[in-house]
Amino acid sequence: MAKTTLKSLAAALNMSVSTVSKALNDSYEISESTKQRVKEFANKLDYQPNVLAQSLKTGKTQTIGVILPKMTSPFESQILEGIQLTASALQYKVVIMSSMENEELERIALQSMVNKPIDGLLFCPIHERSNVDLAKQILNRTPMLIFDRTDYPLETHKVGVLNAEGTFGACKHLFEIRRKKVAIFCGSNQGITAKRLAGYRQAHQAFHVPLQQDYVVFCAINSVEELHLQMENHIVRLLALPDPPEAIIGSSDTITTHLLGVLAKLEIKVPERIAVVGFANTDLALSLNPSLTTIRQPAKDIGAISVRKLVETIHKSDRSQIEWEEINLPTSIQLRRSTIG
Amino acid sequence: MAKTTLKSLAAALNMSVSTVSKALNDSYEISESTKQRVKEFANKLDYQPNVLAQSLKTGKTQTIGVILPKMTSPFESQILEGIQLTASALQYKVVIMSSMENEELERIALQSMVNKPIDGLLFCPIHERSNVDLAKQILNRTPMLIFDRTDYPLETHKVGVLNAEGTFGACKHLFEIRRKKVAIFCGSNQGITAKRLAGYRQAHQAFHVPLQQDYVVFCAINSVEELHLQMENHIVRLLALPDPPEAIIGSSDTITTHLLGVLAKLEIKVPERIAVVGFANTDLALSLNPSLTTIRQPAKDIGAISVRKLVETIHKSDRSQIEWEEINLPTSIQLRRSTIG
DNA sequence: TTGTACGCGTTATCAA
DNA sequence: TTGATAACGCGTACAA
Repeated sequence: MAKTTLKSLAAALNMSVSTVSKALNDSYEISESTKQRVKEFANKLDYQPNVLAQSLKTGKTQTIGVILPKMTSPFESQILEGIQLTASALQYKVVIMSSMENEELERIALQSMVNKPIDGLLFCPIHERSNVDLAKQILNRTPMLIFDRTDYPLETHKVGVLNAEGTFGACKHLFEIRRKKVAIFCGSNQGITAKRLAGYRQAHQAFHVPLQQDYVVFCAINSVEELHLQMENHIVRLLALPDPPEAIIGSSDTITTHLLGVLAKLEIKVPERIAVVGFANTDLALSLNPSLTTIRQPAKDIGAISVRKLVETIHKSDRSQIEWEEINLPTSIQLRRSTIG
Repeated sequence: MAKTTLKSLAAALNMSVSTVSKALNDSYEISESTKQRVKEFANKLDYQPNVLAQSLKTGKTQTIGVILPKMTSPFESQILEGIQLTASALQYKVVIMSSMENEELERIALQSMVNKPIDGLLFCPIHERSNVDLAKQILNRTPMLIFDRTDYPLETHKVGVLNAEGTFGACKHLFEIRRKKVAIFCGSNQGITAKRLAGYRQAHQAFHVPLQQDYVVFCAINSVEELHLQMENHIVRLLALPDPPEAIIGSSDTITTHLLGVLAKLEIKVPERIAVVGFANTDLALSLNPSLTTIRQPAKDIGAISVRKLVETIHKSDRSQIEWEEINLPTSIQLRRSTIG
């Protein structure tokens, strides 16, 4: 059977195409009676408008693109879910692309989004200098919003979290339970890490706790094995210090969870010898042994708000007049046994 | 500035639209010299064909839809990543919708996919009877493939895992390390659970280990709190049996991880008192304390193969002649300290 | 080798 | 209140 189109409907109803179109779109120019007749008939034939043709005509696709570094970590996938649910609610489809933390793949993803039928783009860059020129070009053609890694030189809306505040809170908590010697394990050297580190420093200043440079540790996350090895070396080194730390903050999901694994392997008692608190967005934190004190990021909200802001921008006719906002959401801290025994 | 289109190019080059179109598409009818000229000019003006118009014309959108129950679990998000990467490699875009394990949302997602510009659909139903009629309708219009939850009455390609084999292997391992009394904790009562349970039974038969009905436990996963409570009760009950189990198999990601949490809370030594092995697709298994013996599903492969099979189907002109395959991938088992100390 | 003309399925303008 | 017609941007059979 041939597909029912406006044309076939019109033919069958002995009306013109435009009449049918208007009737289905509830135009004020059409009489109630014909509207009724057309709609019923269309329904019976299960008429589905061709979205492609509609978009071609109207210039709107009701689709937003999403580019993010990966989607297998809890944090990222929660963001994605937030994006998806909110977009659905607003009648938008979501096209995703993953850059896999790879600059070249990110370039391809961006390129492929340019000439794709999307009304707007949500972009989480892999770092603050990756593909900036290309992104700027795209911004000229399409509304765009930066999320999570907001340290990106693009004049547009941005949605992320209060990173410094997160580590500040973690330090505060540790200081309060009398753990003044706090190390911090950082991952790849991004803007986010810098901010979390800043929070760590601010807390030390605010609570008059001396800062020890030795306690700030960077690990490269190339492979799980290498990460474990690096961490192991660092921990051994730290514990051999004359003044070993009594607590460690993990500055990212990945760092934190692997940190616990390494500590377990070295049979270092948590929290007796070392308390641990870290950024982590997984329910699994509760099931860890010991259960993990976490700094949780409002991932779903990041996704939801990003979509809303983007759609808002899409609907604004005159984009040159928009005042770009940077929205930073608060983190929250869950106290569990890895710090409070 | 106006967008460059075929028309604007043609005007600027003093050629007809069709010539330009053919030149850009490397038609044999066009001379090398003009091709060159056109392409260079198009490049200079950064011409991007309007995908919408192309699709409208050709009937192909280079887009596949994906509907899955949720995307925040490691297993699902790994599948999604596999889908996305393979689709990208094959020049397909990916539109996602999440049904959130909710039949009504699934219906909406399916509905919205019908009249959307997609060339094919990857579908993971929430259970074996949800929205079957609607799915059948869609299958009539669009190539479709069922993944993961393949127990779904639709005649089409299906891609999943050898579920029975997974639990069979787990039992075998436990039996080999002399743990003959093995309980199994199951989640919601789906086809997959049934198969995993079947593998459990088969293993008992194959290795002549008597089956104890008491050892088969079902938990409802409504909320984390409730799940924990249920599990706690079951574990207490099991340990009070005259013949308490020496090992527990977790039949899903969620079940397994929470199981460990509850055991930790009850201060039951793993693996000394109870060995634990479970389905789990997270690297975190390594960081758990004790590190967790897991049955791992090839999530990325499921995604990749699903896409390939679907695209294959899309390219076949005569879909009535296709022999539908059910592809079931093997699981693998990672031995760690939760069983082997 | 190039150009003309039409159609894909809509919406929108304007005339009837 | 309805209908003819043009356009959106592209591909393609056919004519030149």
